Amino acid sequence: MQGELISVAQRLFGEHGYEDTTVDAIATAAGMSRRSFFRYFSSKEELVLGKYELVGEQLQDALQARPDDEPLWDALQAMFAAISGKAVPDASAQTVHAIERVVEESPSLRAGYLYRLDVMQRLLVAEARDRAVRAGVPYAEDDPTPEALVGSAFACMTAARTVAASAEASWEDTVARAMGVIRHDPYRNTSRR
Amino acid sequence: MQGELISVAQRLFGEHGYEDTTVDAIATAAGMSRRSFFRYFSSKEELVLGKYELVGEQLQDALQARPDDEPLWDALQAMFAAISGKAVPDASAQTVHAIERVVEESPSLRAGYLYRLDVMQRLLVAEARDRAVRAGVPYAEDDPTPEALVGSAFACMTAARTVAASAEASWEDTVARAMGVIRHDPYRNTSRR
DNA sequence: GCCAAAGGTGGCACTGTGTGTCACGTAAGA
DNA sequence: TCTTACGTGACACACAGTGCCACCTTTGGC
Repeated sequence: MQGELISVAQRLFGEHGYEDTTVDAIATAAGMSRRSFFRYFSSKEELVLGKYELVGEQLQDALQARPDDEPLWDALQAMFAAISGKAVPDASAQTVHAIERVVEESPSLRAGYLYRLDVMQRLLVAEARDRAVRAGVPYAEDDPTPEALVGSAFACMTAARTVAASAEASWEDTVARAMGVIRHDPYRNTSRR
Repeated sequence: MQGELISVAQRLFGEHGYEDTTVDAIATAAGMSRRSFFRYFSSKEELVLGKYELVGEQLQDALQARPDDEPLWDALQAMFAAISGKAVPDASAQTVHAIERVVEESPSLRAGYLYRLDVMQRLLVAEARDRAVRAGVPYAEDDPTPEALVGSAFACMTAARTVAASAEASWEDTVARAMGVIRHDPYRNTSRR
């Protein structure tokens, strides 16, 4: 039923855009009442972005799977590589692309997407701190390192996703390239090394 | 009048929280109608986050003020250092702190804040690309470098702001420390170098 | 001093999202 | 067969945001 609603909604979003498609229109098109729609999704945004909720846990699992003594940056790169094209767990590449187009189109959806990324990052920062402790580093509350590295890794991943759209390289290579920018040459001016 | 509304609103937000404070309550407390409120602010969110709009332009100016041949990472660090505690242009440190607490409390505000940060970053990515061109680098659309570096710089700045709350060090030093994590040791596991 | 144009304001009606509540029907289980 | 539980539709409601109009005050020309 949820999948039915999603596919109906995606079609309507494609025709009229996200903002101009009312919940009423989606529910009616799917043959149910507005009230029932909200029993399947807590909000219109949730219908589009709900699948991203799972990604956070997957990333956390992927990071936990890396050895504690592996450098954090390497572990984060492996983590991103592990969930192929990242986005949504099941969903086809086409579906993912459709979702991305809708998100790109609407500021409020974009905001919700960024919020979910932010939640993931907080999860992973906590995990990164735990790793450090397990590796024997004394806990320092005012150390910006975990947050800086996790946040930077996400920034590189996002940059990788931007260029991955029109790239023929594999996701692993694309991520490695983006994260390599930081890895090899943080000083770099795009002109000279 | 806008300032009046903001201070009234901040008081109410402190008492009942952002979500549970209706526009009606703010307007009434400020002695005007709901309709008039929306003539001063296009939305309730805008009342809280509106001041951030200016920051993007300030950052762009600050980056443009740096020489084209300066390494991008250095230029970004100088840019962040230039706008002291970052946040809002005028506003006192107390006001900024009050705003941050409210934003932290509400997911929808947090989402709006992240969206505004994202818009700033896009502005700066474009500026970084221009710098590169001015410095004589051939334009490569699929180069993730500008987005990766700008995004990482923002991640470090955010990490700096997190620890800056309880730090006695200057903002410049705190930013330098957070950005130095990337600068010196992207490989770093928080345990060993 | 008088009148007209302009701008700020309140009131009202309306759309759309999201929630609480209740009543109905149907299917599963005793 | 009775009943319990669940999915559903149908309200009513709160709140954000918009469009429209009528009013009033201020400003400026005559």
